[in-house]
Amino acid sequence: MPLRSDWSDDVCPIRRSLDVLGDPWVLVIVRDVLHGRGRFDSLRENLGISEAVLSRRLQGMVEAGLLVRVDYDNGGRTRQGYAATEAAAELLPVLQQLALWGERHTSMPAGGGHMAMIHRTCGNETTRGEACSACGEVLVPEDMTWVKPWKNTRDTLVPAGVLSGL
Amino acid sequence: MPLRSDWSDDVCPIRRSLDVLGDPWVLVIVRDVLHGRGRFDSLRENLGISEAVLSRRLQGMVEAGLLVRVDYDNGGRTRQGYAATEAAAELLPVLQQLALWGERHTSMPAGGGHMAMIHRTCGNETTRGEACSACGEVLVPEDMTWVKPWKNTRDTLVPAGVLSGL
DNA sequence: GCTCTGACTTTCTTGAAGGAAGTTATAAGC
DNA sequence: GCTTATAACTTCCTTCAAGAAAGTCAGAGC
Repeated sequence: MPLRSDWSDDVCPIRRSLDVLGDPWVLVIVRDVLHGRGRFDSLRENLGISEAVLSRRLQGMVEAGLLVRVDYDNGGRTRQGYAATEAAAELLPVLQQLALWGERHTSMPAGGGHMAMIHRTCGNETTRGEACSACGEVLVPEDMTWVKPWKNTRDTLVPAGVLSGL
Repeated sequence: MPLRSDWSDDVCPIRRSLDVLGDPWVLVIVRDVLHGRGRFDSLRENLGISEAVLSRRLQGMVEAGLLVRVDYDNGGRTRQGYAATEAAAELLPVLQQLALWGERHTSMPAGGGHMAMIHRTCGNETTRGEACSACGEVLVPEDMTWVKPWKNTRDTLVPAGVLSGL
């Protein structure tokens, strides 16, 4: 009698996906890691997640094949962080559709704003998550820039395996 | 200090979406309701969910604008069930992409099989979740049939507002 | 030797998940 | 008229994860 059911052996592929992804933290961690933000402290700070929960999630996501541990250099010291796998990079359409759905069907708080997803290959904003609404090309992280007006940032996504620091 | 964080007022649209959808039950309930399977008992039986949890989720999903209560006739008796809203119908791309991701990145158990998503408008199977890979049209529930070999069924999805019985 | 940083781990309390049993309301059967 | 059946919940109980805060550990720099 577990707190959450185990769907890893379900015949339905949606349930098997949700066995891994059906936790609110997992997808926002994937999002941050696809921004190159794969350091423990930077995840903790950006997500506002408890350290114990972050630690458990990261371990689970490595086991699930969403993340890999990578070394990086921090002022002469080798430290370890996390980078996306191909499996995580292929969640980009899901993340982008969640963003589109959220803008359509949830109410934006004060201080928010429209998050534009720019397909750098063609230079246009896309209104779809899987293939660019302007040029039709399938969207991959390394071709995307997300413009977040509430932070005044233009964030370029990174491909699988990359940890950009910060 | 709640068990789960409240992201309903977050500036990030992905987090606002996950505030509603970041629970493993919500998306499988949406899936079943988009199959017309919106009766309490039929959801309970098909999902293997505890009745208490199902009841809480359904209430929350009505409040969140994903479901509406609808009457239906059951042998001369009027009963109440649940049907999808437009907001829930627009989660179809997310569900289909989760299915595609699950088939690529999780291991199918014995007795499983490939779930084909057929776009009835053009008659072809689509390998994308948002727009048909064969004809390019944007996919909506009422044009889709899902072929589930492990159940020997071809399930036709229904548009928002419909409860087909069963 | 002490401090700082980054990545965790431990401890504690609260509350949701899941299982099971009980409740309500109507209709059909005897 | 009373019992049974069905559908949709609600209540009760135990277990276990979430979240908050504090502690641990290891190497670098002063």
